[in-house]
Amino acid sequence: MVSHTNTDPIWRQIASTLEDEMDNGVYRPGDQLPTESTLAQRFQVNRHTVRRAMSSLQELGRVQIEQGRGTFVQSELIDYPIGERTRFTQIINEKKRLPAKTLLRAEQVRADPTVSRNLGIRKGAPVVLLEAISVVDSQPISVATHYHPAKRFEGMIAAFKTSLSVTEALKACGVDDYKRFSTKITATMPTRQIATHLQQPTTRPVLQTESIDVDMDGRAIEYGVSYFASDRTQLVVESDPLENHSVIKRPEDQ
Amino acid sequence: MVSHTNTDPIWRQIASTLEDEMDNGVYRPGDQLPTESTLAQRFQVNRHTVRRAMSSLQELGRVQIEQGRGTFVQSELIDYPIGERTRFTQIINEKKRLPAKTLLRAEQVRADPTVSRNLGIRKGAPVVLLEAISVVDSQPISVATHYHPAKRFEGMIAAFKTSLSVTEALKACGVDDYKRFSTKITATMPTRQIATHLQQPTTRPVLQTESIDVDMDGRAIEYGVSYFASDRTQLVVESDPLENHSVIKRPEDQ
DNA sequence: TAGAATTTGTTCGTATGTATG
DNA sequence: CCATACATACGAACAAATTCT
Repeated sequence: MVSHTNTDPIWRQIASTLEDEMDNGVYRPGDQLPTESTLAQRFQVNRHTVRRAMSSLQELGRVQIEQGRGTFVQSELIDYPIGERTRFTQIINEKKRLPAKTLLRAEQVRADPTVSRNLGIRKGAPVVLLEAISVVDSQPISVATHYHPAKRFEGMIAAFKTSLSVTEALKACGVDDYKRFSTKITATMPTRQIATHLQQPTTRPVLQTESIDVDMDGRAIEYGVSYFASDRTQLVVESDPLENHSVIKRPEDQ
Repeated sequence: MVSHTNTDPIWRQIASTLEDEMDNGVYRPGDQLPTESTLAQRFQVNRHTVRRAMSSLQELGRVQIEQGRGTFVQSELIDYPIGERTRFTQIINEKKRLPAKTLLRAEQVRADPTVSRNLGIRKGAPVVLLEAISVVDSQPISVATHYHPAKRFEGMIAAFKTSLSVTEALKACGVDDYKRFSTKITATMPTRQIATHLQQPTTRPVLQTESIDVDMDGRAIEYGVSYFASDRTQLVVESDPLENHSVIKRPEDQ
């Protein structure tokens, strides 16, 4: 129960109480919380006080408030590992969840300065552009644009359309294996279009990653820009001692 | 001035002109550009035409457009590498920039469930809490809270107060070397307090990282939660730290 | 705290030039 | 030469977000 003698404001006490209950499984991810009026009755406070608490929980990303529908406990974060072997379908399968992709665009375009720099090809050179939404358990988690040098990956469009997998499409073009060279991560607010694709409000931030994949000879085969729904995704960087020592030279480890 | 006889469309000429001016210091990183109306007057075109140019500059990552506020030159992003050896002072020094820290809190507290789980100690066990702002060239980059098991790191508070460096303070406690075990990355909106510390508006997202550091025997020695100003910082995960790759989408860094 | 002023965002409509078939 | 499609450019009005008084 809330206390008026406590130094904490009442709305904060309510927020903490609800947070505890979410932590302890009273309310589970995806559940609808009781209505504001119900909670107001329970805590013996005005509905405005409950609203203040809810608002703070939303800021913390713990709940999602939807006008006319209700308030819902934020669904659990999906860990998305970033490392040398970053492959969507495989990652999600290993978590025993259901991966899927929705193709948005697949066409050949000319490399703008950014793409040309990251793929190490000349400006205006033809590149294959693939844009797709990554879905886990029917929830969109990211929307990504991939660029591949068209000279080497002319068949990508057809291959991706049939397999809906970058890894498979690359294999069809003769790339048996590849690895992530670098990943740059920033946080931005989504455009309306991206928010729509991710089925999230424009008021929640997204994680933007820019990545470069290379083949085993070190040649760039893909440059990609992805936007992750940060409410549902968490990027994870883990060090793997085995891989580091056997594959990568790290002077500081010697 | 723009030319109607030029083969390039007017909006592209305007974008190029503004890009040149940003490159030449007419507008510096963080500056507010003239309003769309002002630029429309200057170039003697309709506001739509200026907007088309602005939109292209935003796609290139050169400006940030904020409804109701204005358009601002993108400040230079500091690459912050995430890897086995993630050490603030060293990282910034290597970039020939000036690192600094501001201590906010240094005290001994009891481990809450999250801290105890991540440090692998029992709930309520004493831990050393350090909260500090990381500053580069007098601009705040991140605000971080570090937790260390008090049993082993009693001297951390005093050591950190004198050195203002986690690495140095750990060394004073007998840890000669350590490495990053894992880093989890999400994007959130900052609380007012964090926004104040980072000197940024509450409307711009922050990158939140949760990290665990271990000593060379694999025992957890630190659990940390950091908030990075995403407008000034870009987290970078590279598979080969030797190879220095050009920054993506930030032409000014070439 | 309420409202005015400022600035970007959106949606109409209109007109013109260019490439294609 | 014509029809169509598309990109470019201008004008006006209003919506939405922010800042300032």
